[in-house]
Amino acid sequence: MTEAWQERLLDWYRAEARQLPWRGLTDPYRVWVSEAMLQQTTVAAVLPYYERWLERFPTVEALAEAAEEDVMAAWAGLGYYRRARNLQAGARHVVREGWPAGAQEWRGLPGVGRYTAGAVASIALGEDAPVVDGNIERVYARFTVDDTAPPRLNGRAWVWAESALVRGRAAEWNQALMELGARVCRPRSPLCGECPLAPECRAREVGTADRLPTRKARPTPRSLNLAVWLVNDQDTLWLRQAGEGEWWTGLWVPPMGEGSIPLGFAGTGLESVGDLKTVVTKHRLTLRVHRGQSRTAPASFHRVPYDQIAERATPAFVSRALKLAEAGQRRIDL
DNA sequence: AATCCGGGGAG
DNA sequence: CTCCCAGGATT
Repeated sequence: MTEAWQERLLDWYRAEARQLPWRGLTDPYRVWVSEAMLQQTTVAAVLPYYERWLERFPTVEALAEAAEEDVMAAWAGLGYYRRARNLQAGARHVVREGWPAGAQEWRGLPGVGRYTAGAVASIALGEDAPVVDGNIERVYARFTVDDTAPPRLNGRAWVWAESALVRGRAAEWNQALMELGARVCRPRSPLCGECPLAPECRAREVGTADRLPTRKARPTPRSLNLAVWLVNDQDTLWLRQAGEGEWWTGLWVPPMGEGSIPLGFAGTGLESVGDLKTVVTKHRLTLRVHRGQSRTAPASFHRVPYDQIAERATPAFVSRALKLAEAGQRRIDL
């Protein structure tokens, strides 16, 4: 049976939910794409990508038949690029075998774990499947004052989500909990005064909401220095596809490394134009950006016209490096 | 349960 | 700088 606080949250969600492009959809493909993009990624970051993706790959068949290069280009800038490859591999699986019938079958697709399977099954299939994401884990920790540290907290949150699930309205319920975590039960400065669950929330009662969930001491990321060379030939830039086991596997990257510029460039004017910082999982990278010209390059490199770089699958740092090089150029011209 | 996966953006 | 994001896979 549905309790009063559950009805209150559902009412709050109906009144306060953000209008997002994937809200209200029941097409499995569209729900799946949204969940894949949203993994470890903020809603704001996904917004510019979601509809563009659906225009380019409107159906699961279109995605299955697309060239991997186009798929990666459409994902470029979102990070965790394995998600895009998994999504296409999953699309090919669906075209071959048909749609998974429920959460359990969804788990069989690459890149689909307990969360994503529950999300797609509840939202697209109407199945009574719970979900736990970072938002719901936080709501749970505060609602029940559970100071268990992650990752154990996650398992306890799943038990709670299963028991709290409003049967028959799982799609709405799951999204309501996530929306509450994102908008009201925020990581910092939770808005307990606006929370529909405040009367029942134990952290609110005790006054420890902003200290939950317990944060786990994070190992300090390892710092690493890399050099990047933006080497052009006329109106083209030398790029290569990063190989297996390298950073940004499969994406187009400029020559880079810890030492000097790779052999094979007959470079001139290789000047430093400044530093960039980026983070790759547990590494903090400082990229020293250089620019120069060369008519030749190792065989793995291709000339990419400047006006086509934006259409290639490149890591986010490439456009930032190009901007830096332009600024450096302007300074030199002075 | 712990660790890695090899990103990125907001504040 | 720190935090953490609608996580998944591997060991």
